[in-house]
Amino acid sequence: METAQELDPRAMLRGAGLRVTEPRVAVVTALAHAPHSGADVVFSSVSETLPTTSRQAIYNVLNDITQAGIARRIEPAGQPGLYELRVGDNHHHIVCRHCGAISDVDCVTGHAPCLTPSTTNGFDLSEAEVTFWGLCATCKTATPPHPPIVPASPQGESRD
Amino acid sequence: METAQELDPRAMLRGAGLRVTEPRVAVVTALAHAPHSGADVVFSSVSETLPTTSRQAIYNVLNDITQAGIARRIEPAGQPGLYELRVGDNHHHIVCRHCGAISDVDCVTGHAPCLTPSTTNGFDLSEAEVTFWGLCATCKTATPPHPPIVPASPQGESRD
DNA sequence: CCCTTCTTTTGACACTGTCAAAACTAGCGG
DNA sequence: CCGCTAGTTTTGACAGTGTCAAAAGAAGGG
Repeated sequence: METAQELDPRAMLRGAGLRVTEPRVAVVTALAHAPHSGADVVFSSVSETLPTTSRQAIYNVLNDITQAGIARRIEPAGQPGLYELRVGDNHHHIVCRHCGAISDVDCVTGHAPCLTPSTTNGFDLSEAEVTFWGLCATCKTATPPHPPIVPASPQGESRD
Repeated sequence: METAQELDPRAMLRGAGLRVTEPRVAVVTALAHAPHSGADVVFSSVSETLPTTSRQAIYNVLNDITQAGIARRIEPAGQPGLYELRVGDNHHHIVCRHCGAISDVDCVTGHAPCLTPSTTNGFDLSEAEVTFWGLCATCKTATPPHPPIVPASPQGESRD
């Protein structure tokens, strides 16, 4: 579900106090069409309509819109930083160990932090980030020959 | 709590079917003394006792012992891969947004996956990885001038 | 329309990690 | 105890992701 603001990249940028430039509009549009994209994918996508856009500009824009709250950056282990426009709602991600596909998952609690650790060790807790790992529908049926994109499980394969 | 096996790097390596070499013993020892260390920190530590050890050897050994189940690799957003010897138990991590300090947190459920998403979108779920974000005791009181190591929150600052 | 400020371009560079081939060695068998 | 063989380490090059800095260019207010 998208609000009217989210449908118009120009309004999103202006509303966040960012100048409206072609590269920024193109990046936001690219993310709207392909969520969970990395800088390289966004660069390729933007290059189709704005061939002169530099790679550095993509990094600048992605950082800017992330700071401005228009985009969110996620960074699953073994993958570069990925961006999505779904911000302000409360969701986590499922990542496929074989192909890297990412799917959004709504959080059942709905507020931060959605979890509370048993001990905080003196930390001032502000947030819990949850990443689910598994196999996507395609890889599950295909039993692909490719090695997993995350060779070593960050949490162990069967003990978490 | 450590078992007798975990106290002896040589026994750990041999028990995992790995050859016992000086670089490997040094890496395991380094991780025992400084958990959540990255390849560069381990390299520096090992270099003190084995100055001829190459950087590549550190990567090899870290990958080997991770594959063998002696170490676990974690990769908080904005940081390089970090390693710890605590495997086989069930724990997550709290990461300080300012200084990057990492603390272990036991999981309350104790088995994998410790969480179940509301929808799996066709994924075959195997595991849930939880990363808590906040401020460590030192940074909390110091209100440090340094910018946070993770400029953009992967989950939003207050909406998760 | 101009000016100021912000944005983009350009090019270099740092960090993390991988690949490949030659030199070396742990550990087994004799 | 010695030598062999498979597994390790060294060496050097290289790839991907991302940052830094300065000059050129564009957005938007007056």
